Amino acid sequence: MADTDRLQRYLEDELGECRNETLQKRLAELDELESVLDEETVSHDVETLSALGNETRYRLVRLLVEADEELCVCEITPLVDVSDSGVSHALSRLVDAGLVTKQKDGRWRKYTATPIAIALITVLDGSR
Amino acid sequence: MADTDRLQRYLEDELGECRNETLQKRLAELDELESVLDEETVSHDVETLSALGNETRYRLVRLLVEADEELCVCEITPLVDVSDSGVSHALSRLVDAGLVTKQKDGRWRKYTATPIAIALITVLDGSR
DNA sequence: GTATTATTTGCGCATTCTCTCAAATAAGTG
DNA sequence: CACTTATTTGAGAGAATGCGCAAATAATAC
Repeated sequence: MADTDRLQRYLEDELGECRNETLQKRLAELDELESVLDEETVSHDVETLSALGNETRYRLVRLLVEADEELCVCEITPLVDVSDSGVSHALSRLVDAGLVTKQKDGRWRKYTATPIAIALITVLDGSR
Repeated sequence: MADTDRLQRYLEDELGECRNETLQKRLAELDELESVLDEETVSHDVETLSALGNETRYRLVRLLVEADEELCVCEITPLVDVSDSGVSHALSRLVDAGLVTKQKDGRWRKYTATPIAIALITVLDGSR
């Protein structure tokens, strides 16, 4: 209820009057905002964003987006400053997040950026 | 050079032949990919993405995007499951990342989602 | 079969992150 | 002025993350 008290004071301040009706209405509006967010969506999006929100993984995705074609692990590794193992860990996480896909070709493994990855990078580029 | 060896073997495998010219050309192409990425861009984007890539901060941004108007801290706090202090830390990080802006209004503080935040959330929504 | 090579996996450690508490700041009220 | 309230800040505990090493797996070659 402490939160409600503060909110009520805020509404009194903002709206100039203090009717309980107003408070209830605003509380309902705010609850409505909250209810749109289901747990599934949140965890999926956070997974996607946090996967991209790391320098190594971001660089890998950018390389794949710019390449505009699949790249072999052996082509990617020389371009970033982490070990083979580090690159593998990173790519694996990106696959889980749906930001890249993996193809097998004999003993080689190739990775490609997904549409979501492309869209996110595009938005970021567009905001500059 | 070990990386180059592996890459050379890959190109031999893929292209069926092993001319040094091909290797040099591919190395140049890959370097070109890498060179597009300047340090400034990388750190800026990673900052943005990692700020959003946390459940608390993601929820705050989503609330502001959905609200489609500024919200007072006192309206936001009841909607997420962290302390006032936690919300403040989170909002502050989001401001630094350029995902929300802050306005003062007497003793109240109000936050608004920025166009970048809206664009990123929109892309994520669109990918479902 | 063994040997070599490409990539992945498990583990551990060092670093970074997130959140809470308590104190500080800032604004408004009396 | 002191007092209350809204929000922020700093510090620290605990959790989560990133990455390298070494071993494992998988594919090819001999």
